[in-house]
Amino acid sequence: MNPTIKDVAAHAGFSIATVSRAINAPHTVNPVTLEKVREAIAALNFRPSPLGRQLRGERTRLVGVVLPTLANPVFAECLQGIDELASAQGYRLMLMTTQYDADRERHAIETLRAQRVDGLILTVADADTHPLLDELDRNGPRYVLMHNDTVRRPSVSVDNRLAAYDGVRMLIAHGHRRILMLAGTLAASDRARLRYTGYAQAMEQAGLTPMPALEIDFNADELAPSVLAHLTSPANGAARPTALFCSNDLLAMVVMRGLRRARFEVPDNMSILGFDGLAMGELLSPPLASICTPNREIGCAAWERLIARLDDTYADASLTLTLPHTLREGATIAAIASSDAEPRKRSVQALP
Amino acid sequence: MNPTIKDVAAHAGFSIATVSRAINAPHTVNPVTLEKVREAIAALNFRPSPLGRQLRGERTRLVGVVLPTLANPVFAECLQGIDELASAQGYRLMLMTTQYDADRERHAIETLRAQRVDGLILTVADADTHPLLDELDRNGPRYVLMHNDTVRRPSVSVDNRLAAYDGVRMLIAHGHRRILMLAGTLAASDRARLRYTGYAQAMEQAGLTPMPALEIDFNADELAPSVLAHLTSPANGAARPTALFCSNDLLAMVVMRGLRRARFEVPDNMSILGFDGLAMGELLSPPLASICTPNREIGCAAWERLIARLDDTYADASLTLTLPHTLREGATIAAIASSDAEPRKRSVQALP
DNA sequence: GTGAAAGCGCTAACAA
DNA sequence: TTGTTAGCGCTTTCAC
Repeated sequence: MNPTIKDVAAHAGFSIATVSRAINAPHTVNPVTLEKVREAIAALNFRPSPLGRQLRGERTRLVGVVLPTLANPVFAECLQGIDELASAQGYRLMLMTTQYDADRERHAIETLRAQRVDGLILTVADADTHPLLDELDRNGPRYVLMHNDTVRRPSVSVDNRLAAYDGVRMLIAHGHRRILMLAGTLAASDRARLRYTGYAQAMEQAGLTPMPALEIDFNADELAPSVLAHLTSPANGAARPTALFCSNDLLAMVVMRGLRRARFEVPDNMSILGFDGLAMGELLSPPLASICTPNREIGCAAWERLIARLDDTYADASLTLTLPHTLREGATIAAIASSDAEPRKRSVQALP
Repeated sequence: MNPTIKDVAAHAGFSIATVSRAINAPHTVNPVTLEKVREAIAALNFRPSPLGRQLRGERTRLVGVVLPTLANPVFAECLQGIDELASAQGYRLMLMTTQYDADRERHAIETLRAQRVDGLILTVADADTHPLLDELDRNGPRYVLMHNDTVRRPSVSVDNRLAAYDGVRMLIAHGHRRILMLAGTLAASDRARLRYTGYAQAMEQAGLTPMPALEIDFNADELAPSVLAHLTSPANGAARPTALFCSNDLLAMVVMRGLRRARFEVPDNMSILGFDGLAMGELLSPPLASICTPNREIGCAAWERLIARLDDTYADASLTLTLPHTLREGATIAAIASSDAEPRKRSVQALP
């Protein structure tokens, strides 16, 4: 087994109290003693067990991170930001994923709370209506939400509504009038709903009629034929959309591939705008236009706010921190004649 | 604070021992008592603190996961596999990343060991020569390596040498003769070195001369101009390569973009083969050819082997589990005339 | 400057 | 069946 403070004490010829002090408050112990203790520690390769400390009721220096999934690099990027600061500051991270499932969210939070984490950083499906968060507000460890865009709770996010609004305005500025929004399951994500609101506002402000969002299972490898048909020639006889606003980049990429397989070229036959600004999107051809969220920074900011809350140095009265989004123009958006005509075709490009 | 077993005992009117038994061995306590205790637990919303249990020296049901980075989806995918099984089996995961840095690897392992994790799942830069792993073999918690392809230690991996060999053979079968391998830092990854070995073997077996691997910083946003120049027209006057074997998909994607920006079309002017089989690669255009590793399965298998080792049901004498790799043909590989001529150009494709 | 001892939440002898 | 108690590794009074 691992050596304990007792072993060190015996080896050094002092009491465990002295060893403890030598570790935690070196200046309160005689330099000679200190040296001996340090030798013993080195000799035994002793590392104090956090368990003992944690049990004593101090900080555990454990932080729980609850994310929907790691399959979406958005969250992996956030986690990178968190991990960077956490490990620099000597905290340990306990990770749980929920797959957007409410039961798993509950389970994760309870498990982490039982483990006596000092704090929690989480992205939940629906922040406003989450009873567990109320519970956390009352008793639980402190927490900061990430990417959940709510004014009711401590959170770090972009302004999803505004970001979507800005993005759709850009599409409109490029001459698009029939713009369709694609989403995963709206019910599963407060963010997606806010993005739809922004979409609708931009449309209305331009005198256009927002269409209902088209929900898509983007975990499927293939785009469903019915969806594809809807995009390329809607059943109701209406003109097909000229641009798609996708509520996330992963979705945009899947749609892009589906369209291309159907020989529907992007952006010549269809413009596409994503959301998230995944680094990967820039590697596509053409590079994906996207509304970029600063994911790593969101992770870092969430960490800093959590620590501030733990230390009660959370002076900032506002619960919510809104980070700026940016538009990445990419090359998946074509300008079309404002007469609402078919998009122009690009000339065939010569090979070098 | 959270309620403790004492609070429950007081509330229920029994001793803490009875409460403990009610939780851990319900059949040993009187049904009536059991019911009362359960009521008390529910009333107080009590959840036993793992800390107490952990300190008692039992299993902590904590498993440490040490990964180079989450920026590469390969590791995020492995982690997904691990997390799935871990949470189903009531384990908690403590995550640390190392950025391929030996010091951080050491630090992560020590931190996790100090936290008294039951076991460790890790991907290190160089498994064979890692002194800390020897130390773990002796005293540490048990561990299983993931993606580290070594016969000397418990590990789950593909056969990196063979996989690279197979991939390069495919390139050769397509008529390529000047095949260059691109890698990150060879020194930082035992996997990359094995892949180079496989590359060299395939080349030699076909009577071709392996070239030295070209090392590239693929964290950079841009391909260095010198690298680009080397790919498109090597300085030494030799003919340029017709195919690139990239030691990972991320690298392949960056190179692909760099080439394209330089108006060097893939696969017409250059064929590309990646390694990892990232799902994302299929969304590229053209879809990236790659040697696919079953990342999620590797994570799951590593988990299962770790648990087997913890339970001492590790009957399988072999340390190493080798999972099969597959070739994904994609569309980034063009056939060229075996006369070693320039790759044929594809005819310009008509738009639909 | 140092040591003895209590106690954090829990489990597992051992007693009753 | 239930209770009492020791002890896991550590920090922290309180004496000396």
